[in-house]
Amino acid sequence: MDNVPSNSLSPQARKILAAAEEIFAAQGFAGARVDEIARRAGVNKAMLYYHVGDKAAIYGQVLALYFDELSREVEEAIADVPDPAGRLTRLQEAFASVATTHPSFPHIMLREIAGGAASLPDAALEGVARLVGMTARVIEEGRSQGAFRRDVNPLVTHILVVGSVIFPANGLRLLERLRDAGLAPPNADLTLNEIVDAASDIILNGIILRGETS
Amino acid sequence: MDNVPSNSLSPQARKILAAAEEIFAAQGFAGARVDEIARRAGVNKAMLYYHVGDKAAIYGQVLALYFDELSREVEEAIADVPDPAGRLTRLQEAFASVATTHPSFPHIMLREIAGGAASLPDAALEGVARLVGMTARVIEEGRSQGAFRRDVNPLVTHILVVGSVIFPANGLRLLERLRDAGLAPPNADLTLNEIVDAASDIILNGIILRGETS
DNA sequence: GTCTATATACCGATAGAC
DNA sequence: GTCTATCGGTATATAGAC
Repeated sequence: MDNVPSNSLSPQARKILAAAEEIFAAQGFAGARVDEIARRAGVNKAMLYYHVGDKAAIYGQVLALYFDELSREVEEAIADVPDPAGRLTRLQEAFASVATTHPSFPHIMLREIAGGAASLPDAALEGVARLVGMTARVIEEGRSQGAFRRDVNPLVTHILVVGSVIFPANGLRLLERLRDAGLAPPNADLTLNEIVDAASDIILNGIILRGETS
Repeated sequence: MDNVPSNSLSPQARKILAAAEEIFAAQGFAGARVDEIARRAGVNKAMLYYHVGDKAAIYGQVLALYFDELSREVEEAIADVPDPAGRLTRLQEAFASVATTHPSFPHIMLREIAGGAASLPDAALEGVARLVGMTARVIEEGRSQGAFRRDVNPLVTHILVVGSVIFPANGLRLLERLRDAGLAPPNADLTLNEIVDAASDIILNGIILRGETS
């Protein structure tokens, strides 16, 4: 369970982890089959064990890679943005960006949350804490500068911000099934970005402090 | 896969489904073990198959029961409430109430969403559509009465409202792990109701139309 | 309706040859 | 480093006695 930065990985390991990512997202940890991961990666099963370890080790490495990238992206995104509302928007955009670049991430993360984070490796737990801390800091600054309502809770805001990316990213396929069955509501042909933007707008509108303009 | 209203169930079946509910919530469909369901229900495994069918059939019945109750509760909750903001609040409260009465529901539902609703039975799909329709109607009324912003999308609102119950309900255990590791943010000792109320407040504040009162 | 015993299949992991 | 063959364990589901 060491830190495994992506640049220290062999091409073999990289291929295996990429395959594993998709299988874990589609089937969950319990539902994933090691044989299927090996087959999709185009490597022999024995070689899979040789290069990246057993099922749990593979899972841990996939998650570690996600959180490495996520922290990096978010930190970059909010640097040099002075006003709190802009920072919060950028933070959510960075999150949405990683979710788009790695479509499996929201699925795996939502399954993990649903499972009570029971199989979340410690390294990933620290990644979560780092992200929560970033949101919390933005909220605190916004409150003390008078940009945000003073009664907004940083953790609640983080949950809303992150949830409004992860939740719709997963719900799109449910929405598609509704559409196929002719059961979708009107105005439901939205892309993920449109949903995230709309949700982001509502949340930001809900926490900013107003008194002068409108 | 018939509709199985709860009052037509034998006591045996009821016990088995109650046990299955907890196991599915904790382990997921793939992770759940039929032996464990039988053991927890206190019945023989052969009897389990005799009374409620195989694993997939049990899962479908559990979900069907949830959506029966959910539709009933929500419909009752929003009846006789005239103003849109009140109706939306009551709708979310009813949802939170069912999530509290049946703690396994948010876990199972979130796993289902994470899995792309692939194994969601058709009956449950109709239940989802009914719920989305209820939220959409409340939003539409609020918009046409001038209570809500005219640019809020009904589906996005539904996702936010439902998500802000299901997501925190699942995230509490992740929060607990953060706390145990000393990684939780300040002011993080919140109950589910407090989180849902705070989130609900932000969302409602984000969609109501203002012009006169501050 | 109830239970024991078991068929059947699958899956994670590795031994051992090359 | 690579692959085949397989072990050992476990899971779903049912047959068949009562």
